[in-house]
Amino acid sequence: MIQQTARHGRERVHRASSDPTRERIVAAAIDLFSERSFEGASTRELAARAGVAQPLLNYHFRSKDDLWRAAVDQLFAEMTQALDVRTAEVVADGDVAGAKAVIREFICFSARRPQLHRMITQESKADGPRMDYLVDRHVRPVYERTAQIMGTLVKAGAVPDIPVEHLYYIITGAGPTMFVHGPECRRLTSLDPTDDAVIQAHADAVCLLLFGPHVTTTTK
Amino acid sequence: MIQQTARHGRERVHRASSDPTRERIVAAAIDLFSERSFEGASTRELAARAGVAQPLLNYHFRSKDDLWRAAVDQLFAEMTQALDVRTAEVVADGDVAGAKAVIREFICFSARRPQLHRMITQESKADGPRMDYLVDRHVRPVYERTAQIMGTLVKAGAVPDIPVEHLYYIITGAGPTMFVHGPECRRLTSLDPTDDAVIQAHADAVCLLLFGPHVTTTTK
DNA sequence: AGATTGTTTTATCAATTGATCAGACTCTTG
DNA sequence: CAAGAGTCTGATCAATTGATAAAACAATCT
Repeated sequence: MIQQTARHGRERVHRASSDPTRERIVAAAIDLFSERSFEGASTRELAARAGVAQPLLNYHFRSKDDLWRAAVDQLFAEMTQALDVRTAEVVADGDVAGAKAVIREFICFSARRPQLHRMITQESKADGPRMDYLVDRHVRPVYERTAQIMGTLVKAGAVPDIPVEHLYYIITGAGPTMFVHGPECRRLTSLDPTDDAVIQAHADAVCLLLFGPHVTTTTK
Repeated sequence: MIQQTARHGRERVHRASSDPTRERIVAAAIDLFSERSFEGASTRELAARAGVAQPLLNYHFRSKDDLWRAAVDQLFAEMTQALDVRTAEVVADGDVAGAKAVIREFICFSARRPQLHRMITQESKADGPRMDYLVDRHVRPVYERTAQIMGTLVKAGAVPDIPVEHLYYIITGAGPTMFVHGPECRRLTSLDPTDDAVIQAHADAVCLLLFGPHVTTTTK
């Protein structure tokens, strides 16, 4: 029984990751999985959006689930990359200004890539194998680092005294929702959630609520 | 050609709405549609959860879409009923305390019925016939009333000066997200998002951020 | 050139999907 | 009791689903 030459899991880690076709498929998966759900995105539509034939997905990925995981991995890699630079400075603790910057960066990232929060929201509503993967592999580390940052801010008095668990869901809710609901927002309001001015205004608004008016040189 | 006796749209508005079977189907639809997506919930699983045979869904509802709309209608009816009592007093405007109470009630409702926000989030991510129905029929009126209340609060100085569009997405994000992500929250934290103490604590937290520390008898 | 390995497509699979139809089961009403 | 309208179920439909098989295409090396 001759095994077909399907590499399926990147057996050959060539050099770095640069397979343009595979990347186009993952990009299409990110878009489709996030706006339809996992079940709502058919492999044929996935392939059509990537501009390839449908069976090619099963050549590059073991299964539809495998492709979904690749999409999630990609999105979290992007977020980690966007935040790690900032968080590195903060981990030590005490750096309130840095912590603020991280939160602001988080909001801006969620505006640029609402797909990540769309996929998280989809799977966080009910237990299942995909939520296992999402939480165990990706969300919990993010939660723990976020909680640590929140603790720093609360301890420093930079933020109202709210348990970090609630702060986590307040920030992950108040920040990305406008962008996750982008198409709805466009219909409901006159704002364009992809407009940078709107994004900045939203970050300002969330930070104003969290940190209060930005008085830099007022002492009592 | 003899038309089958399927009433499909409640031709016979008997007295009030009290069809136990139909209600059980809608209840099952609310749960399944909200935790899986529209495509992710099969009519067979829907029927199984309602304890009926699958073709019965097409007897009581014209189509799967029709059932979905009935589920959405039901959820919005519940929210309207939960909030209307409060909002009635506020509409006049100026009633800041009343407006606060409405927001608090909104958060508590989203904790009791996270299914509503789960279904909204699912359809707000991309245009389509279901988003048309949701926005045109239900969400826009809610948005407009909410924006009005926000305007009241901002004008009264009870809330930081943030454009109402942003306030809307901050509140609809910060309030329900912990409960929409209920199962995830249970894994991530040690909190039970169905526990009333947790719900109250979350409402407290959101209100603290919005309205500041609750000083009832301090005059400058 | 020919051979080999890796990539992509066309054709097809069984399984599941939403929906329909005809018939069985209730009921009430005559 | 018989009639008939209203409710519900089993059998089945065409269409779509994710996945596989086999063959066509492309590229590199000898």
